[in-house]
Amino acid sequence: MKRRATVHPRPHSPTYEALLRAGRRVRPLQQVHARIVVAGHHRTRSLLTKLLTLILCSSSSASGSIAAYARTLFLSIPEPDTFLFNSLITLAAKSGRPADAIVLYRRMSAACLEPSNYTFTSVVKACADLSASRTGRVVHSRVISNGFDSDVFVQTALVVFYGKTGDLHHARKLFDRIPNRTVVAWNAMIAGYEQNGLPEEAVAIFQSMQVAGKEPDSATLVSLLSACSQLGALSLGLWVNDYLVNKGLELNVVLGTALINMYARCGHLEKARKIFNGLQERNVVAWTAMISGYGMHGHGHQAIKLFQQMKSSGLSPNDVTFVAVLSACAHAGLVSEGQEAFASMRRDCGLVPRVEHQVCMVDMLGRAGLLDEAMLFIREETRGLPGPEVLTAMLGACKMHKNFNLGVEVAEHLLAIEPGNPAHYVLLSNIFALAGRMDRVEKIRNVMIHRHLKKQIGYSLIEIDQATHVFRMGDTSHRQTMEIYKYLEELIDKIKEAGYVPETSAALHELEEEEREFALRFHSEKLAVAFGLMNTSKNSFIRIVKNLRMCNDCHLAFNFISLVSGREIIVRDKHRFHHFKQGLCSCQNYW
DNA sequence: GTAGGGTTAG
Repeated sequence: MKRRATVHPRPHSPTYEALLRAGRRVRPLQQVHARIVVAGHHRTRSLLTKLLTLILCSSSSASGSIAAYARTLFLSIPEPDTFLFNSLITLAAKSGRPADAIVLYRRMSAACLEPSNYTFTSVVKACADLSASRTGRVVHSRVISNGFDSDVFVQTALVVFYGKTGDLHHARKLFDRIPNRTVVAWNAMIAGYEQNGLPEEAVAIFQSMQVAGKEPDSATLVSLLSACSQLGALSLGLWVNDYLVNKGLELNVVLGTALINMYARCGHLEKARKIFNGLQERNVVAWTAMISGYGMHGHGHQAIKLFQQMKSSGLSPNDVTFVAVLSACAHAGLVSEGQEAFASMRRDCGLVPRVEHQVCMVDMLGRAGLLDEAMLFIREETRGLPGPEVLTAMLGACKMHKNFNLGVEVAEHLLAIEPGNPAHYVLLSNIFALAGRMDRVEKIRNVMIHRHLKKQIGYSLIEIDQATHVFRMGDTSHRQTMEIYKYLEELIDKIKEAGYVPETSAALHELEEEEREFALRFHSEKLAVAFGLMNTSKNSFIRIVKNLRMCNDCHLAFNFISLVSGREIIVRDKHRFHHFKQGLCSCQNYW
């Protein structure tokens, strides 16, 4: 057998070995420190550097006396060099103290020490973690001027940085210039897109990665699964699941959670639960993902049951867990359960409710028709200064319960805070349309045109035989267009016979007069369901993903469609799932 | 001593 000389380049000195043996335990480290001093090595930089980093990542590094000791030690090191600073910066960046990393970097520059590629990777990571875009860009220019912009580690760190700060344009530009991309570089780009709500781009990069012949690892798959979750792309998600099984990748808690989330968001709640049950280790994030899954499918009681089980298992819920629980209560109409959970946040877990929790509470009270209670909650919890998110939830409740006066009051408040958000105008005009105030609907539309505010365009996706078909309202681009429209016309006649009466008010605010009838009949989800019914077998589910909320009319129509076709239809809209079966929806018209 | 991953309301 060949000797592998590179493994042991040079034997360490006995004192260095002693340091390594002491590991991260403070007392033994301090004993070695004494040895260092006694042996006259108290000015040997390399030993002191190693000692300092070990002290800093020791289990008691949080204690004040240890911090003071570390500070004295640092000051005792003669003529700090780049290596010392790199060690400290890397340690700070890795152990959740990014601000310290930047301070050290500045001190290093002030001491006229030349930063290296190691310095830059860590400082850039720190900037990414802090979303410090200005500082990061300054560091980037220094990367270039110091000639480290062709180092793949630095490049990857920069891709991460631009991704984290939402500057995908620069992230991509840098990524494209990396000549020999490592898996980590690919992963950084995929994660950048996925975390910024651009799942299609994430999938596209993954496909280029496949073409380039780079083998994905578990981090790649985690980001890819998250992209699938956002898209509702079940077939790709299933492919990822098969892939990791075939590769024999260990199903760790992170990968498992990504799978749970993917299955839940793609409509396969039972499969999500199976993955959850099979996990070796379950942390708060995994439990939260499963609770959230039940919540968005309308299974409030299951969500609460799981929440209780999680607490019994000894884990403390975090604020995200509470968002999931409160949202689950809101979607299932479990008001008292939700109020109890909200109260326990502070009382039992010492968590301060944030805007997200307030939104859930307002949504929960509002949906349940408790509009006065919701207003009272807003007044008390936000001290009269509700954020736009909270008011949006309130406005939604006003629309749901057709409370015209309160709706106008809330909307005026909301538009004063966020005059540039088209969604608010759409919601308000919806309320006016419901109240039959077409003059006001008209006025709002004019304001929107005047301010160049465009409402989001709705679309629906349906996957058939692993191909994704996209439909937009009044879409005529599909090759089966004629058949789809003909089928849909007949379907609507059929459900009318069964008792369906179109609810026109929802469409009024969105469109020009002459488009109305056309639009109502041909909302994107109706086109998608017609296409699905035409092209799938009688005993299979129909799964549709919509980017906006379903309108009342489509919701009503889908109830009837499930009845007359005898098919189960699962729709994921912007906020939750609807399972239509035999004329009823799982949300019990409560969404 | 160097880069990347999962859960969050409306």
